[in-house]
Parts: sequence; structure tokens; C-alpha cells
Amino acid sequence: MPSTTRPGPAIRTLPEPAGLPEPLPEPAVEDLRLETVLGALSDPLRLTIVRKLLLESEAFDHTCGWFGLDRPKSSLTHHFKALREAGVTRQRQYGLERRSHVRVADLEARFPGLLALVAAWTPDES
Amino acid sequence: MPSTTRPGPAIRTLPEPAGLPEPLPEPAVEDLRLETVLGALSDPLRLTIVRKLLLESEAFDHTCGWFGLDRPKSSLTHHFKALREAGVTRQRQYGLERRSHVRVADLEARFPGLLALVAAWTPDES
DNA sequence: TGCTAAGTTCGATTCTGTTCGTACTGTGTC
DNA sequence: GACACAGTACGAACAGAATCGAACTTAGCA
Repeated sequence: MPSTTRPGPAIRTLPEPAGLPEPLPEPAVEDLRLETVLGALSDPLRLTIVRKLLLESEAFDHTCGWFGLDRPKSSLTHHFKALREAGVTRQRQYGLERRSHVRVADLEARFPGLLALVAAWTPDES
Repeated sequence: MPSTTRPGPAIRTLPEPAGLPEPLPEPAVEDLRLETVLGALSDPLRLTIVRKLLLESEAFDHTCGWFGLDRPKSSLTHHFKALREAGVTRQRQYGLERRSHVRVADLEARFPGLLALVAAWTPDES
């Protein structure tokens, strides 16, 4: 049992820099479910996204386009939404763009070590 | 890249106690894929199975029946097979019974910390 | 004002997984 | 030998997820 189970009524956001746009709807830290997060990460494309965010950025948010994924936009919307709704990423709307970053602190608090596995992952080289 | 990528033609089994029945077909350690393992673990019933194996046994193998799962046999066969084919569990045939245990060493070698998350998991209490 | 670009929404299709009934297989026992 | 029992195999029904085209929304800009 995580000791963070009872911080009262679901807090949705974390203290982050400042004056940023509101994050799009996402599960609160204490509502993160292992099975849901694992499900979101059980897809190579989404692993690619999260790993790229972990390794090649972490400065700050990135747009869909930044990833250079060769898929139609509607497919990307789908996957980014899946990641966000599982609680893996946080998305913010900056004008036209929707930028994402990994909820490192939240995930590390609830599932320590999980992100390290994602960072160490390599796509199937077959 | 895992450094264990080229031990020649896939070795299928590990040195275990002795004179045990051959394990049913399973992926070799170096063929374990994160996305596949996560997919296998993204199901509450299978998380229950693996967690129970980790916490309440680890002495040695257990039959399907031992888990006391309230599902038809054909469903259980399906889930146990999914776990085995993903490389999470190893199964051996003992006469009539098919017994399972978690491939702790293999998983720990490839995905360190993952099993700890499963052990810490609790079913949705809603 | 009207274009362009980022991304969404919707809906259709396809794929994959789950669930489970029924029939089957093989071992041990009386 | 015949029965019970653990578990599989097969196949159908269903559910949910992936994929993606097409039409839409909206901010910024010329």
C-alpha cells in the first residue's frame, strides 16, 4: 500500500513553474493505476514517445510534431491521449500547439523504477 | 542494447533444481520484450496471479486451482498461457497438473524493479 | 479577411484480446 | 478397463483498441 493514499479529495495538479496553461484533464497522482499505466506502455509507439521524452528532452514540453513520427495526425492524437489519460504524460495547450512531458515525479512516487525501464528500452531491431 | 543479445541460438531453459519436467515453451531470457511483458501485466486478473505467486508462495510451483480464481477453466488456461508466452511465468507439467512460478531471476535481470511494482500492487478497491 | 498549420473529432474498418461453452486428452486410481 | 479429474483446444461471440481518412476548430499571421 502506497502511503500517499489519503491526501484528501483528488488534487489534480502539481506545483510546476508558474503561470502555465492549465493541464488537460488527467488522473491525479493517487489515482494512477499500475494496470492502466502498464497498458499504456505496452505499445511500441507509445514506448517510443515516452522514451524520447525521457532521454532527449526533459528540458520541457514538446509538440506532437517534434517526435517525427510517421503516422497520420489522428493516430497521434489517439496515442497522446492514451498516455495522458493513463497518467503517463501531462499535456498543455500553448496556442495552437499541444505540448507533452512525462509526469516523472508522479510516476516515480507511485511506481519507482518504472521509468528507468522505459528509458532502457530499445525498439525491436528485427 | 542489452549485452546479452548474442548468446547464439536461443537457450530456452535455466539451470534449476534438477530432474524436473521440461518447462512448456517459453521465450528465452534475451528474447523478453518490455512491451510484451507490460502487456501481459496490464490485466488485473494476471496481476493478481503474479502477485500471489510472488507474495504467497515462491517456495515452488502452484497449480491453476491453488489460486482460487472464480473463472471457468478455459479462461484460466488462456491467462496462464498469456503469462507464460510473455515470459513472466514458467510452467511445468507434473502428471495431470500444470504448475507455474514466476521467472524471478530472468525478469529481474532484464527489467530490474518491475516485479517489486507488481508485488506492491493492490486490486482496485472500488 | 482569409490563409495556413497544429491538432481534434467523428466514424468506419480492422485487429486483437477476452470470455467461456463444449468437446477432447491424458494421468492416476479403484 | 472405466471413471474422475486437471487442464487443453477449438471456436464463437463480444469488447475494446488501433488505424486512419475527412471534415472541423482555432491561433497566428500576412
